[in-house]
Amino acid sequence: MALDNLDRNLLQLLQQDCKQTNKELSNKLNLSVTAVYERIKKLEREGLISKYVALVDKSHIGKSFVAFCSIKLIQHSQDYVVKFEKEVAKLEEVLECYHISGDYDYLLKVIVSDMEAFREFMVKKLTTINHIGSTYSSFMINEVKHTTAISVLK
Amino acid sequence: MALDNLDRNLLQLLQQDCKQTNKELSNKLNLSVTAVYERIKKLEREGLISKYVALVDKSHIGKSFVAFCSIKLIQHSQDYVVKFEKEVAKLEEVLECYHISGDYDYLLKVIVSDMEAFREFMVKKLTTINHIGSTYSSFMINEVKHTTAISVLK
DNA sequence: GGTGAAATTGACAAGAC
DNA sequence: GTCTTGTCAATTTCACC
Repeated sequence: MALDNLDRNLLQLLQQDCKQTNKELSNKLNLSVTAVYERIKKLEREGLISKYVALVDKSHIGKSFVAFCSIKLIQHSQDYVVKFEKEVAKLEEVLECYHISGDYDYLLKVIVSDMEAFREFMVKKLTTINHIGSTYSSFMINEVKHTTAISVLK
Repeated sequence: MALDNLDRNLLQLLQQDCKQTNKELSNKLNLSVTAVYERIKKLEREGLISKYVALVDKSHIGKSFVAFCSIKLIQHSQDYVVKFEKEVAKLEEVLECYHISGDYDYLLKVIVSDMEAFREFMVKKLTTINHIGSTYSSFMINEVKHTTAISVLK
């Protein structure tokens, strides 16, 4: 699907704030309300916009302890990999999980309330998943940047 | 701020889809439309809901190459750290940047179109920031899980 | 805290350019 | 592909429990 500059600008605006009215958007883009409406519907239909979500402030709900867990599997047979990925995806503490290249097989972003909760998570949840070889965890000291907005500008 | 179960459920719902109408939410929560409205406004005022955003599908805009860059600084004086963080935060390819414990000082999540674009990013942008000691990059092979929704349930 | 009805405003559809 | 008009459904306010 080909995006023109209006589509790109529209996507940037919606990634910053999706609760803006079409009228506000139409002013910013110098377009009519209907044109904005049609373009948004098109972007949704084509799957460019996957969903609209509310972002919750971690610190306000006492979940400001963030850990990054690097994980090596013992073996890499199809079975092991599929099983591991399925189990990990189920854990609510795991917000992100990536299969990656390099020294470790997986990188996880884990959010809990504090170190004690992290210990619980490791002992009772993560390491009870079979096939895990070794892990390496590092903890967030400070969040320098965190955005969900991907630049779509040319 | 104290959250009751209705607030928690509301937050869960809004983190999944913030474009639901208050009527839909009121049905799911067995509450009146106005009550839902007032609770949402309260959550926004208190800063629990930090923003509403549209999520864009990486693959649809040709930005499916994800890299994780671990970075060590040469020195850790206040000046160096502040300068580095400021420069990194400016880079549009960097969606996330965390100051972390462990072998490296920072962990970056970088999104570009392909390996060539990543090379460009490293050579022309990242490594031109002063005070960087060593870096270690690993690449995403597969995204197993990626959610923005933090569990707020008790 | 909560509701339900009234006022306001935005979303959406139809037709013309 | 965009604009104008008209309708309907949403948000928001208010009076009251």
